Amino acid sequence: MKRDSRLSGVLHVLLHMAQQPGPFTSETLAKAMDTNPVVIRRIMAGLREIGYVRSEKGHGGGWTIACDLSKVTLRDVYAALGNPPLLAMGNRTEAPGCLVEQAVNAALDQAFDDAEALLLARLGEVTLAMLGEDLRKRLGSRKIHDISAHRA
Amino acid sequence: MKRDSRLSGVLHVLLHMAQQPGPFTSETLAKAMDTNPVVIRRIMAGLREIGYVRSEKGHGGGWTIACDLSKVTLRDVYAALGNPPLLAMGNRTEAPGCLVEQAVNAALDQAFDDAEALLLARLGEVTLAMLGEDLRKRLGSRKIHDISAHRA
DNA sequence: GTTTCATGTAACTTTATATGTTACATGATG
DNA sequence: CATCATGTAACATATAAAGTTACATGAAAC
Repeated sequence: MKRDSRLSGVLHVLLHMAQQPGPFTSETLAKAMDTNPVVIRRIMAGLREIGYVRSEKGHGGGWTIACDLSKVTLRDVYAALGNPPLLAMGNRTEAPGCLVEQAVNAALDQAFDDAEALLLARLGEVTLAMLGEDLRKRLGSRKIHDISAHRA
Repeated sequence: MKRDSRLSGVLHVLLHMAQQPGPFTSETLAKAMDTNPVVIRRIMAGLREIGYVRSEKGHGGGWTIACDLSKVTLRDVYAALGNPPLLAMGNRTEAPGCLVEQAVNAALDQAFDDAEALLLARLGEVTLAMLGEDLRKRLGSRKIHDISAHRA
């Protein structure tokens, strides 16, 4: 399976947007992310439906943040993406008749469920505002990061 | 990404083998797992290299368990598979020049690393012998499970 | 009102990876 | 030496993310 980087991608976009006033076109964001505008629209669609961002057509259109960054956690963003699978591993058969496989599944599920729960909990502890704060520290004395000066 | 079920599969095989004296041919095991003999050989190769199982060619050949089941954990088995990726999600870019992406990676990595560590720890707590014990409970009064009577 | 800009979305291609299959070489047993 | 079983390469299939193309829809500028 290819590694899913949509959460990473959409957070990157949001954090960029939070650094300067919008709106931002998909094309601008795509260039900053070194990808395609359609990919941007795709990963942003879920966030728009929930109302974390807004999109406008036509001249002066583009994407705008429409939520309180201190209230939205990484877990919320993950949920907006449609809760894609977290683990790369799973059981061969989900409801096996074989008792041997049931025993294996039981052991693995316990470990898998624990890990998933911890991951979601950790994501739930971090808000977008906290990400922004961390970014500001990294920027240090530098000027506000201009999206047009982006280097991957 | 397709979900990786090799750990699940190889544990199923090992637990079956632990129920009756061997050796077992790849074909027998493949039938029990409803898959192909080559797949069995593939997932067993790593275990053979570490010495958890042995394989013999020719008449009367096949696979045999060659380790102390109470000493080998699920984590050991996982390692024998070559430590395949545990998480289905990852960072877009691993060493980005963009500070925004660095901030995102830092936050995600913390969550990802914690979850991976917990998963590995949990797998490390369970030995193959413990799996066998759990299976015995599930079998209850029933006779020893005969691999030839296997149903997926 | 027509041109331009920007999103929305379907359809297709590409890429990565697990899994399934075929074919054949290697080596052990009877 | 015929048969059985593993070892492995090569190829095929399945699934899902990511990238791309094409075009419809709607808003703003002129």
